[in-house]
Amino acid sequence: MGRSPCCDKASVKRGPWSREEDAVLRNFVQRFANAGNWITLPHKAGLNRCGKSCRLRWLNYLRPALRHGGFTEEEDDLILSLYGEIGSRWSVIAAKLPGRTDNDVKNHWNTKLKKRYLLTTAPSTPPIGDDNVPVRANDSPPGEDQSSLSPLPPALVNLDAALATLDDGGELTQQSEQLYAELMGLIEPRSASHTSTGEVMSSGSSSTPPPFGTSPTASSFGAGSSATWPVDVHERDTILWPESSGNGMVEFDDPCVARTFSPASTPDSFQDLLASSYDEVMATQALMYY
DNA sequence: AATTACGACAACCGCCTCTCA
DNA sequence: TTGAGAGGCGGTTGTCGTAAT
Repeated sequence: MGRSPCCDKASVKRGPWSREEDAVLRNFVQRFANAGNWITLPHKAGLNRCGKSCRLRWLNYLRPALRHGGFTEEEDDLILSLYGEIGSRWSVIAAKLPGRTDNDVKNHWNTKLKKRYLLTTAPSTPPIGDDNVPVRANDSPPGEDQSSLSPLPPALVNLDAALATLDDGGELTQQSEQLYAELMGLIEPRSASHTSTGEVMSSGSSSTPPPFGTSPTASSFGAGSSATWPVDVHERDTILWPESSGNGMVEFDDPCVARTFSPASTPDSFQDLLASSYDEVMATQALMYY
């Protein structure tokens, strides 16, 4: 009895992610935004990881526009205030903090704010627990403001991935390349419109397979019940999925991402893709440092 | 220099909810 | 209506770096 595990824990790798795995996951998610779900992703990407682990890694670490550490006083105050109101609804609290994940907020709370909270809060006023306030993640306002996400140039987001993959020549990358080639023959052009916020406006039938994961979590994007996500596109990445053209063309105004998705510039191999991305990353970086 | 304690955070676990056939 | 599959979420554990002894 009981539910079946999402993966065979004995045969999948666990523990810290390597740069190579990060690179494979990041490029796969960014490339095959709507090609399946998290459970099948590891197989398709050539990653020997649990699908849930892939999802968590992407959401908490690899997603663009994330900020790690360095919580400001304002953020601390907001967390303390919200905790007093709704308790440990980390996803809801994180939704109020642009670029923060629920895991980040939770860790920050456990290591720093918890003590501060206990010192400043009288014992007679315990935090409102889960049973007291029926607040759910989906209760956050739909279409919550995402414009305040601190934008990180996609080129820079891809930098370490490109660097990590370019000099590895590892087996994992080769495997991923092979699977990528297989996948290219498996994916049909989608008919869907993506908004600039990454939301997908499906125009297909309801039988369209769900994309990787659902919304990136209510946590940092307040996507609510938006059933689609996967590529975390912040507003500077204009994504177009023209339904009329029918050629599957995807356009971005970021050169690096555009290269990644545009069939017109389909590289000969996964390595070529990363190499070309790397060139543009370096060029972008050079401009930024001037 | 070696050992211990502690903080920070990444990752895992397992239950719950949602979706869809 | 129901059950299986998949994602969401909060709690917990593991790991690593660093300060203290």
